[in-house]
Amino acid sequence: MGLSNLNIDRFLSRVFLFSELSPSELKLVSSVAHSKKLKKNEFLFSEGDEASSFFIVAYGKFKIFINGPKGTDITLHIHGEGELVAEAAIFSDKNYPASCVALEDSLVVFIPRREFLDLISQNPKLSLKFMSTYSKRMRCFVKQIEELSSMDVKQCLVKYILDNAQLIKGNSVVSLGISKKNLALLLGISPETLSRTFSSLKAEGLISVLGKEIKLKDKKKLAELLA
Amino acid sequence: MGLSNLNIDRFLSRVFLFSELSPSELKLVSSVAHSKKLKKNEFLFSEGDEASSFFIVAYGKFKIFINGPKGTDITLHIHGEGELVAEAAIFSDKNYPASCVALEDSLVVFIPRREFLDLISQNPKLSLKFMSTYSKRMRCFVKQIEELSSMDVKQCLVKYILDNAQLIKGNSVVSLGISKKNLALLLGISPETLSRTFSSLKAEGLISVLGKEIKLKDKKKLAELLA
DNA sequence: CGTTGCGTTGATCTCTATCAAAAAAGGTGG
DNA sequence: CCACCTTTTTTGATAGAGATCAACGCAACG
Repeated sequence: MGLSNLNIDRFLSRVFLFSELSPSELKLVSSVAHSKKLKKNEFLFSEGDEASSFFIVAYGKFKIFINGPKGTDITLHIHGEGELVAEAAIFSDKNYPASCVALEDSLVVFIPRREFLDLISQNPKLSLKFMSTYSKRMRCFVKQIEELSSMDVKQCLVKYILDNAQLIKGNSVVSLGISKKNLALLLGISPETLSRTFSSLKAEGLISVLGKEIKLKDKKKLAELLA
Repeated sequence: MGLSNLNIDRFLSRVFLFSELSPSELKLVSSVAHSKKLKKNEFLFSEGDEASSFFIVAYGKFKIFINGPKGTDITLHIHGEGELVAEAAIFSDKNYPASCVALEDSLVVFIPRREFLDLISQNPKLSLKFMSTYSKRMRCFVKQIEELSSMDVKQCLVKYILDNAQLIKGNSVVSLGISKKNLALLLGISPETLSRTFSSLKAEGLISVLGKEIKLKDKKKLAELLA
């Protein structure tokens, strides 16, 4: 799907959250939804803004982050195509608890809070579906906590490469999808340490690196690092 | 509330999640709920068990933890009275993703999965309420991630003391509520480091320690450590 | 009493952040 | 295509935080 001419109806019908709605219910959603293009580095919302919508990524990438106490940003998540953004804020919060910025030229669909709440309170199936989606997100956070507290940097990186990077050529070349600087932020480490860790994996003959493309030269040993 | 003779109806009506149910709906919940006493160190469930219920703590404390890769436990959360336990597993998971053990003699109320899902799908208000509760939990996790990645040990400890410990005598003596070993696990540090950190705070004249009881000798300076 | 688990203290070591600077990669305008 | 500027990435040296290993005091408890 390109950056231009998005068919909102068709797009929404393919989003898991809405996949069991009837055509008329879907019409209801799409009638209140609208889309917006964002340039790279443009903000979708900032910490403290009134939480009047949540979002679905149609194209591109968005970074969710908070401003740590010492001025340092902490990246909580990076959302790609098809993912929900800020859906949690809809329920308990008046304001977005984090900021969100486009990492590349992107397109999102806005779902307004009020209309969605109305819809969900009349549609139990939607609410179950929503909670299922939501609890997966929660699980993801728990995993992140687990990783932060128990894995060292090398393990974090290998895990990211094996789980999150997208295959591009053959079955052993992946793309990081994001810049190394942003990857460092996401993993909660410094760019220098990330670079060194790549070097160390290269030295061990497990991978080779070419910009954002990583060639997995020994998947078996890589997987063993996580054990 | 003591360990004996729990009135489930009355207890449930005071739980936030159920606070807007009609008396008849409440009856529905309480008719499928039952309570159970657990001795200290008894397991409520283990990682991988079938997730057939979630729980509400009536009395006592429960630790949620996972077995990290290297046999080391990671404490995700410690639940006290009135809190929901494992409510997330109900929606997306077949099995509990973590283990849960009583830290003291405790009492919990079981809410069976199937019946609760039926109830929620007939009662949209309940589902909104549930999601609100749930997104608060999420927020709590986000806070935990923020703390893990931006605070040092001393700050984590002071934060725990100021936020989570219960006042017992006057307004400047608090109880940790849990053993120092468990506190170390919860904060994700080694018991030795925890001990050293207490010593350091003592040396600075900010607190004094007597077993699980901490006397706050300089609240102002303690609070400043978090800034 | 021994025993068992918890808490404290000391010495050492590993990992990662940080500072500094060079090298590489992208853009931009000519 | 090239010179120039900005941003990203890499490499080196150093310092600090916390983990780990080991030993010891101390309380609860049979």
